[in-house]
Formats: sequence, structure tokens, C-alpha cells
Amino acid sequence: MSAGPAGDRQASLTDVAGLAGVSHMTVSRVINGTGPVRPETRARVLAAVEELGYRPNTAARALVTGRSGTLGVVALESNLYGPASTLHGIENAAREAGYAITISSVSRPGRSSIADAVESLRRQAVEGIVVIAPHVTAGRALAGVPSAVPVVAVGGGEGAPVPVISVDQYDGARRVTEHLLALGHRTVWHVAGPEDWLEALERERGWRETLERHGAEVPPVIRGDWSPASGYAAGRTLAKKVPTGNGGLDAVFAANDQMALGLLRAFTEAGIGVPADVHVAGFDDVPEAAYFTPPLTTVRQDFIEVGRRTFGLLTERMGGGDQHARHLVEPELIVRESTGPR
Amino acid sequence: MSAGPAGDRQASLTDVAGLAGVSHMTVSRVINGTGPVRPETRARVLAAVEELGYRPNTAARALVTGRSGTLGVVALESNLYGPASTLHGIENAAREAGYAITISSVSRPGRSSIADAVESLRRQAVEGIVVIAPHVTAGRALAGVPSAVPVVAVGGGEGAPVPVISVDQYDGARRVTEHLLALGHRTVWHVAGPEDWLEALERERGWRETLERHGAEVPPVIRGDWSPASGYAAGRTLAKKVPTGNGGLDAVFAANDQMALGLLRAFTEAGIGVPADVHVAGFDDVPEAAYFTPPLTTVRQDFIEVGRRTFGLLTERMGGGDQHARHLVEPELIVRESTGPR
DNA sequence: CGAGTGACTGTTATCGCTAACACTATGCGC
DNA sequence: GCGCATAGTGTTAGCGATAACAGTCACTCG
Repeated sequence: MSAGPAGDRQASLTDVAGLAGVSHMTVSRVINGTGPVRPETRARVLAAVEELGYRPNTAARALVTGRSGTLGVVALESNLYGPASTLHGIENAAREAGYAITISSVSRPGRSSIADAVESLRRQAVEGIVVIAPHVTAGRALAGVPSAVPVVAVGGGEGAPVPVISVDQYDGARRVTEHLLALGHRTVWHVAGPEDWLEALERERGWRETLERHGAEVPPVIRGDWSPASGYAAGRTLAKKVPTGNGGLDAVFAANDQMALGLLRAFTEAGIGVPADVHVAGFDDVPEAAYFTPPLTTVRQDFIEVGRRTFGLLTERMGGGDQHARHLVEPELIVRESTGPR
Repeated sequence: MSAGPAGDRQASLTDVAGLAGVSHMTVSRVINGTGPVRPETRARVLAAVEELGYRPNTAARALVTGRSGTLGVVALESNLYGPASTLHGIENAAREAGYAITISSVSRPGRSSIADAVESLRRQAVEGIVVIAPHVTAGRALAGVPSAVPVVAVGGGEGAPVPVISVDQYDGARRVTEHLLALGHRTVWHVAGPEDWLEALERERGWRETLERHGAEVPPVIRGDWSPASGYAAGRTLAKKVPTGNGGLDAVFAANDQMALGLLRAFTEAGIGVPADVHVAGFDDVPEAAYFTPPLTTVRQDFIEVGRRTFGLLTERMGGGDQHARHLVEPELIVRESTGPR
């Protein structure tokens, strides 16, 4: 398209050097700002770069330096708000620091798929890897992965052999549960997420231990799969336990907003009023939550911050640091009508 | 960690060759399956590969072959259902074909940011680029981008100098509008998306022209920004136009489900019943839509299919093909209670 | 029995870049 | 005026892989 050198391939350092009348090393120095170059030489080189539309070849550079300028992210292929937002947070931070991001997404989490994903990223010669896989299995999967390249996990496996950043799910659940108890309920029911998600377990544990600490009875857990449909199913079951008198179910904490939406739907269909008859709370604060019927009380997580810290930790490890601390980000309780006055 | 060769660096072809007692070329042939190798030699080589944990160096390979095995995707940094799902669709297709994906996300769409993103991907030596940027500006931005590497767009700019794949927004809007008219409404109001989104314009055009074709009056457009909040604001305005008698507003088509949710919320607060007093429809069929109050009539888009076709088109162009056809994927109308019997 | 044909393996050059070192000026201190 | 640092530039040697060609050997064919 543009006036290339011989043939029609991309211009190389040597081509630029030829046009500028210097050696290729001088061009390299201008491009990278290493070593001193006389201003007028620099100008000539830059003009040649411009004219040829020179673009450094990352493969060649990576080959000789051993650094690719690329970070790998293992992500779960889903539209779930949490994981997707975390990914954005990390992209953000990486981009600001000038790193490229390559993604290896995993359709179903599991030991081998995660190991495969990490493996394929290593082939790409990434300098660091972030695993977004909030599953209990993820941690174990990582255990088997040899890592000459630093790996950190987000929201992931307890006992993972790598540092983990996450929002404090336990604390978020504690806050919601205490909020509900403070409204005068004897106890709070819980629609949990899938058992193989660490976040689900942490939220459940936060809920359970808070009830215990307050001497409240712990009702049986209803387990969903994060989907609105599963929340709806849970709601149909729970609706039967809502008596007109007192002593029945009157407060539910769903492990995410989507399931809370399903609950709301089921309660509405059953003629149960929220917040009139039952108080409902969720977790995540998806953008829609404020516009549910009724607007949903929930827990907000700062994914941008999570992304930032994750990236920070990764670069630190790439620099050689090596602590296995668990880094927690504080969540925030957002109170709305669904737990409002009756 | 494992028993490397000298030092502690990754094993190279030469290291493997040394251990197996062959030349590096033979190892290369075994790895890539090019050229004949005696079975026992192959076995010796594979054993050495295993022992050293050999991993081919993609940078070196890319340098010599000129092929990186990587595709670039320019994505909009947002959690909007459409773009995010499209990204998944593409990842999917690329992964199945053994391509790696590197993402360059753009926080605010615009001529220069998109050009920058494409530029940074080209530096990564990607073999092809997919631009997910459903903005009118995106198409223009691409116009200025020299492309030695093939580029295709998804849901993007009319008049872009590259092939475009997208769901047929116009047709989706037509279907919703006709559905509402068929319910007996004199006309249908529209809460549109932002003017700089091509999808918003197409949906609006589909709605407008369908009304005109049926001889219905075209009410003024209310414009939102895809967010539930903007849908809510629109709903507050529209609520005033809903009379108890007839002759007023009684059907609204929102350009996406999130805004439709905001509408529902506003109507509920104003004591307007859906579907009793007003019929509401959305666009996207987000997973939550079936659980809104009431469940939402909407238009479903097959993003996996979009991803597949996009990838297919890109590889075709990488292979040398070169048609600028517009590829449309058919959407599907999903009817639910929000436009149900009164 | 010599030439030809594959199968199998090795040698060498090369991709585009940076690291390391070598070289030439120039300016400065003594 | 000599040594020495420093600015500015060039030369050479790889990084780890593939491409292209060149052998070697066994076997077939006329």
C-alpha cells in the first residue's frame, strides 16, 4: 500500500537505517530511547520511520529480550457480571501500563481446562498470568501447573499456590445478613450459588456464621446456579413457607442479583409483596438492580479496584517479589426498597 | 523447577536435539509433523521433549514464518450485553480454530482511539483484526486505518471500508413493531439508544419505517443511553402521556432490555399497569428479561452465530478472499407477558 | 550393475531485533 | 600535551525457530 522497501513487506530497522543513512543500531536507539543520539540524527531517523511507516516487530524483540510485553488472562466464558467486570478491571490496569492482554477463555472450569489455558498462554510467552476462575477447582488446578511465569488468581481458590485477590465475600454476606436481622427478622433464608464456586461458599459462610453469632436459627440452604431461572425456582419453593401470620419466612438473601430477580418474580406471581411481606437482598449490584421491582438491596463490589490490585500484584511478582498474602477488597452494602419499610 | 538444560531457561529445540542425539531440524520436524521421521527417532525426540518440558517459542516461530497465530479484537470496554456476548462468540470460534486472541479494549469509542487500538494490535503482529465497535464513528475510524492485515467489523459502521457482520437490527425492530401493531395499538412509541450507535439508529429506522408502512402516526423519539436509568427517565416522561381513556400512549418499544426495565419501573411507580395499561417490549433478550415484572417481550440475537461468521469471514480474508458484502444474522422475536393479554 | 528414487537426516542461512563491545571524536583536568 | 571520560555511532553475535538445500542410505528398475 504505502511505499515500502523492496518487495512489499513491513519495513525493518535496516530499511529505516538505510533511508536515514545510519546503522540499524542507531535506529534502535532512537526507537527505544536507549543510548545517546544527536538531535539531528534522531530527526533524520524519525523522518525515515515516518516515511516507511516502520513498526517494530514484537516477535523479533520478544525473541531477543525474552520479554513479550504481554499478559495472559484465563477467563471464564460467561456473561456473569462479576467475572466480566473483573476482566475489564484488569484490562484497564494493564492497558494503562502498556501491556497487551491475551485471553484464553475456558468454557467449563475444571482442573484440565484451566491447566490447558495456562499452558496455551505460556506458549504465547506471556510475562504473567491472571486466572479469573472463582471456582474451588481452580485453586487445585493451579497447584499442578508449573510456573516459571508468575501467576495470580482473582476471586479464586482457597489454598491456591498463588496469591489471590478478591472482594471480601464473607464480609459482604455478613453485612447483608446483619442488615436484615437489624430489621427485626428472627432469621434470614439464603439462596446460595453453586457449590463449586468459592464465592458462593464464602457468601454462604458469611451468612451462616452471622446468623449463628446472633443466635438465630439457620434455615436450610436452597442452592441455585446464579441464573434468574434458578432464583425463580427457589422462589416458588420459598413462597410456600411465607405464612400470613408470623413465624414463617420473611427475609431472604440471594447470593447474586440475578437469582434475587428470580425470587422477586416468583414472589410477585404468588401474590407475596416485597417488601410488604418479605424482605429480599442480593449481591453484586448489577446496573439493573436499582430498577428491579422493587429496587434491590444488594452488595456492591469494586471490580476496577480488584483489577488494579491484581495487576499491581502481578507486576510486583514479575519483578521478583513473592508473598502469598490474600488481598481483600471491601464491599459496600447498598440499601434499597426491597428491604425497605413496610 | 524441572531439570532444565544449562542455566534455568526454557529448553530450546537445540537442547532437545542434544538430549535425543539428533539435529534440531529433526526435532522441528517431529514437533510440526513436517517431513518424514523414523518412528524410533520420533519416540526418542518425544521423550526428550517430555523430559525437558520443551515448549516451542512462539516469538521465534513468528519471526521466521511471519505468522503469529494470533487474532486481535478491538472491543468496547463495557458490560453491555450485546458487545460482551459478541466477544464471547468470537473467542469461541477462534479458540476452536487454534488461534490465540489478544484484546485491545477501548474505553470511549472514537476515531483516534479505535485507530490506536488497531495500531497496537498490528504491533502485536496479529494476523487479522476484528473490530467490535457498533458506533457510527467506528466505520469512519476504520477508513483511515491502513490495513496490510485484514480487518472485519462486527455490528459496525455503515460504509466502513471493511466487511461487516451483524444481526439484522432493522428487521428485529420491524418484528417488534409489527407485533405491537398487531395487538391493535394505533401506534408505538420508541425509546431509542444513543445516536452515535449504529444499532440504535437501525432499530429506530426499523421502527419508524414499519409505522409508516402501516400508516401509523410516528410519535417523537425519546432518546436514552442504554442504561436502566435513562429508561426510567424516559418512563417518567411517557407516564404522563398514558391517559385512562383511549387515544393516549399504550405501546412502547425500548431499544434494549435495560431501558425497558427502567420503563417498567417508572410505570409501576406511576401506578400504570404492564401489560394492563401499556404494552412494553425490549431488545436483546438478556437472561434476566424473562424474569422482569412482567416478563419482557424482546428480540433475541444469536451472538455465537455472529462470532462464528465473523471469524469465518476473517479467516477467509486472511486467505486472500476479498468481498465487502454485509452479512446479516436473523434475530428472533420472543413474546412474553409484557405484551400479553390484558 | 549403474542410475534413479524416496526416506530420512543434517547443514546453513535467515527472520528483525537487542546486547555487548569497539571505535572515533571531543572536551576537560592536570 | 597526555590521559581519560563521555557522547555518538558502528560491528558483530546471537535469540529460537523454519526454509532450502544437501547429503546418506537402501531399494528398485532397466
